[in-house]
Amino acid sequence: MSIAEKPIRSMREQICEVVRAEVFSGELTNDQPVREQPLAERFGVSRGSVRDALLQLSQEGVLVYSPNRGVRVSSPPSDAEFRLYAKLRKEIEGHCLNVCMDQLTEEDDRKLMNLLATLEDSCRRGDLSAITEIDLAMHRYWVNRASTELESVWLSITVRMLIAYTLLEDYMQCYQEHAAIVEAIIRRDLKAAKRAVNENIRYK
Amino acid sequence: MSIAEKPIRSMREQICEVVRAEVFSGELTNDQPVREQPLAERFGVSRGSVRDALLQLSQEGVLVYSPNRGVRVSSPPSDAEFRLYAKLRKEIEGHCLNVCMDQLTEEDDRKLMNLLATLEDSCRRGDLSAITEIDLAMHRYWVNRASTELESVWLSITVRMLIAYTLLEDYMQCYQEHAAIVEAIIRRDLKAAKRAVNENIRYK
DNA sequence: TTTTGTCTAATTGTCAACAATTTTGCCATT
DNA sequence: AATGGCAAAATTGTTGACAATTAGACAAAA
Repeated sequence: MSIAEKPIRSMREQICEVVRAEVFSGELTNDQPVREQPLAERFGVSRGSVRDALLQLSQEGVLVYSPNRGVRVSSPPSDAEFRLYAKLRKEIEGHCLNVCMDQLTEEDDRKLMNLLATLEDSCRRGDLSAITEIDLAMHRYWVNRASTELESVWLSITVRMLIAYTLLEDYMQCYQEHAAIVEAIIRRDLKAAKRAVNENIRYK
Repeated sequence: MSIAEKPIRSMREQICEVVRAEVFSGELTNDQPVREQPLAERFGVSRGSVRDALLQLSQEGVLVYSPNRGVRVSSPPSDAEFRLYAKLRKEIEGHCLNVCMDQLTEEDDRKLMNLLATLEDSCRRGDLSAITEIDLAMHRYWVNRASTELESVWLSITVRMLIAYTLLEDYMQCYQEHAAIVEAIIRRDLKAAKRAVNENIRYK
């Protein structure tokens, strides 16, 4: 509730977040077309704003754009590409931990612990949609802390991996892995944090 | 002039290519704002189309977007980030060579040799803008052949490296390196091709 | 001098209407 | 039944106008 707070997201960003979440949660399935008009009515805005959002999601890799034919939900990557994405993510997140580890504050620790608590709750409830969202937000945290430039590259890689994530065998293991990461970060143990992240970003 | 040919690029794509080239050639310098209205008049289109293009270039990393403040030319990455980008590019292009090497045709060979000839000409003339463009097009060729999904990830990484590319000491060395790559590809020598690519994508 | 407030110009954000393109449904022909 | 062609419907692409926001200049107050 501080005065300086200005977390106002643009219309485009809001639409992006909603559609992105719906793709990850499976409400929008593969190859299904995403029309502009229905979305515009749903959000109470004009098609122009929706177009901007859909174009951005296409660049991110969540949607695929065809000229004069609109956008549809992306197909999951092949196994080989999935493995490549995993390798790239490890490189990026490892670099980001290198960069930001020294400049993290106790405020950051608190926020990460809050995210972890929310993740634990979601895992207990088995809410796959929420789990995916928090998972994304946590990894995004240290990437963003290191570089907002890298963040957009990282996001375009990560969303492509998440499209393949319909199944998740063990919810609590997901929580345990993230707990290990956060614990290492709070100890400012770079090596342990990188190891924990590498274990979490694993192949199919 | 075949019947099936449909290389029509959308308005947005055309604007993107022009602005992207102008950023690489240094006509648009770092942190300089890029306004919508002048571009719209220049291309003889409305601001809407220009907005789409600028948004796409922001996602690519060529421009940086600030809400209600428009876009400006991106700043070059730090040395550490540049090295990371180089590593990621090697991983991606190596993977793409793996995938596409077997399915390349003599038609592909011809096109690559054409690109190489154009590159040699540009290097002799010392036309830095053209060199950058052809360089990008050549690497893009084998990435695109392997996966259009990967292409957009690859592009967002590569443009960030190219923003730092104002200086290039030895033009002919650039040509030699690409000649080595193309020669290895035409021989379908995967190992040699990857080695040549890795040497070309080098650190500062 | 520094800060604050206010006005104006420049710029981006949003909208609704229209143009261009693609898809769909129908019907005749083979 | 299968095919081809046409018109209608649905959808995306583009435009110009208007609203909202920001930046810079300038004056007033501390």
